[in-house]
Amino acid sequence: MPRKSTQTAKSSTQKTKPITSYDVAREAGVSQPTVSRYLTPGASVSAQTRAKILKAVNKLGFRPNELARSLRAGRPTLVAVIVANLGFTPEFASVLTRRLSARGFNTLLFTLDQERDADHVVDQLWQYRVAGVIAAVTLPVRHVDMLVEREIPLIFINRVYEDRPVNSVACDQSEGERRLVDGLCAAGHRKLAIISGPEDSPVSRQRVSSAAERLAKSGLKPLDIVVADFTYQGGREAMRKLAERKAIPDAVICANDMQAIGCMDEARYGLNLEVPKDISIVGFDGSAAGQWASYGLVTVRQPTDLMVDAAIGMLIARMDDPRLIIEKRVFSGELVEGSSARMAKP
Amino acid sequence: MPRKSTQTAKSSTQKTKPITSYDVAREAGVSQPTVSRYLTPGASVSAQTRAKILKAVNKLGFRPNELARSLRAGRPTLVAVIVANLGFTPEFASVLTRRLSARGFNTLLFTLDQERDADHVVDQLWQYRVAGVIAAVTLPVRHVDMLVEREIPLIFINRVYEDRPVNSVACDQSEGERRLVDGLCAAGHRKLAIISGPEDSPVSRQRVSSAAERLAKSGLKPLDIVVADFTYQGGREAMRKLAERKAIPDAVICANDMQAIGCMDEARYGLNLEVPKDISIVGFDGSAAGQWASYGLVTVRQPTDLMVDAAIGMLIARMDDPRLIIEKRVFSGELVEGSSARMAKP
DNA sequence: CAAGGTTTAGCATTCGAATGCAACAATTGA
DNA sequence: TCAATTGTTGCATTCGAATGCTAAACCTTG
Repeated sequence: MPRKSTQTAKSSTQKTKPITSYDVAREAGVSQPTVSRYLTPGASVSAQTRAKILKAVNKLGFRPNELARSLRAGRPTLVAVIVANLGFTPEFASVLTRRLSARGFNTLLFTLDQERDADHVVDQLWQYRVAGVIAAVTLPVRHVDMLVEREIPLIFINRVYEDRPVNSVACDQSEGERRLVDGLCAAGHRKLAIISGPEDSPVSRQRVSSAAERLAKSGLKPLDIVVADFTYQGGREAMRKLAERKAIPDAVICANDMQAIGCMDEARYGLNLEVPKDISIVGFDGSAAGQWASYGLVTVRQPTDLMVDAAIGMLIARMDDPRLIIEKRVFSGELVEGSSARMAKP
Repeated sequence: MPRKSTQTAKSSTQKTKPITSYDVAREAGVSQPTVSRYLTPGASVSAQTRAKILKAVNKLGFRPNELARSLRAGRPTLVAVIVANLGFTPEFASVLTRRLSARGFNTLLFTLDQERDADHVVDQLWQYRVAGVIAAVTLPVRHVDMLVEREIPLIFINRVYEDRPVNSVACDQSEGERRLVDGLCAAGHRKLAIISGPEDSPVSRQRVSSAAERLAKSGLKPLDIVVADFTYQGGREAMRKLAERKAIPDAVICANDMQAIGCMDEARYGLNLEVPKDISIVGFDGSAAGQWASYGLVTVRQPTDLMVDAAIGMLIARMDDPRLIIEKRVFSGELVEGSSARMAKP
């Protein structure tokens, strides 16, 4: 139960009104537009006036109202960042925020649980007249089209809309899966199972179908495909289901690292299997936890920093010229070696 | 290396101008203020007019400009959320965002790496005239005072400023440490070491001093105190340092879960110790990873959801009345049992 | 010292929605 | 039927900063 400890605020009777450029102008004995020019880089203000205004600004603690500024200028400084609740996005959000801040933009963060929330989110960011949108989630095409039509720069991370004129940065999922599958097959695995992400996740679909296709190239078919959440618990449950069916696979390809970690724990502590002796497990993403000594996860690391930089670069380029050529950049992931799977060297 | 694939945007020649309430008014054959009233809940607009406007709104795809709205109304709908880069805050941010959104607020996210960035952040949120601030980081008192003076609602999470009139929600650190220490001592541990967080972290200082005090109550002194980052790597390095010095401790109290996880991995895989037979390890936070089967971390779980709800409740109460009584709420953490430490039942 | 050019600062207006006030219409009651 | 009340709507103005235009003040240069 929460305990309380209270104290009264000092009751200041006068209501603190925000300080405006007019207050500064009065204090400095100049006009409001002069204060405005003082704030505008490159505008002509004499050294004397500048000094007077600077003094007034410091005395009153004036900060220009960004709302009024954006309203007038039509060039807002807010960028909407939309992330999904789960997956590897939390770190993405903080990296993005820092990089955006370095470029003079602030982050309006939206978290999307289910796709139906997208309506609300798009509505909101539209109301804020954001300078651009960086989305690490799938948006319904009608919203994508709407944003495109309004010429709001829109960059997707790890979602590619082939038939829509929107930018995207992505990690090459099929190349990554190819390397994983090839490594596993070359090391002698024959009974490979796949743990898929939710069926409505395009990332998952891409990874799973890439893996299955590559298996087919080696004349193999996945022993089993189990659908699970992109979570630790999802991975555990999926592994348990795999064990209940037919033969236990000799390798499991998970749709992301979180699942793979859950999968390993279930294999070890639920099924008493030795990893990688009895079973090999691989993931996808390159999460920090996967590299912990307890897991040593074999996975594909997405070049997060490069991808974020590229996304922000695109965003700014588009803001400068909304009719720029659309670019869909694909980055190669890096195969991370580890102790969670028997892999053949390429 | 990134590969490129490009396509040209369809070059729409007319510049898409944002749709304003004036456009809607013209389309519907009414005046702009009437459109505004249509948007204001409780304002009187006849059914006929309402229908005409609704039609125009849908036809043009009008969304009111939130910037103009906030500017005029003086009641902004943005809430600044400041989180630290590290620690258990990523999930905090997404929980906060979702809850705020449910209450009609949007999140302006700031990530703070070092304390010197605080200047910039406070400057920014002030410029946006945010409705309030929720901070899960320490801010310099001069900034706290400034925000208080401006009557911007300010809620701290896990930072308590005893001598400042600001709200806070926190988990009772000393109670948590007390339980951990008592459990360890009662189970027969005598050589306890502490891994501290960075020295400038108040949370860490509180946890470490609480633990040390409680040890003193049992007539013990910490065998050693090692300073480390709040990270996995920090925990590993700290454990290695502990092993290099004097006797290896029989229990390690870490300043957070992330450290504890690193500490366990180093003990097991670096030092070949068995956990908890050779060494007990406890953390603090209640992170998801700590509960994974590989770790089974004994820790104190902070009631994140309750804390976030309380914070938002306070925020809204303060926005309604900025001179409300200051509340500093303290929540009890829940002792999480596990397999990482030999603990006596309370 | 005058003609011309260049800073510098002020006036008026703009961005888009909300609101006090006043006017008009519709409804009610006497 | 007329006055009083209620319900709608428009007009004018507001929020705070930026900017085109204009008028001074300053500095060149011949």
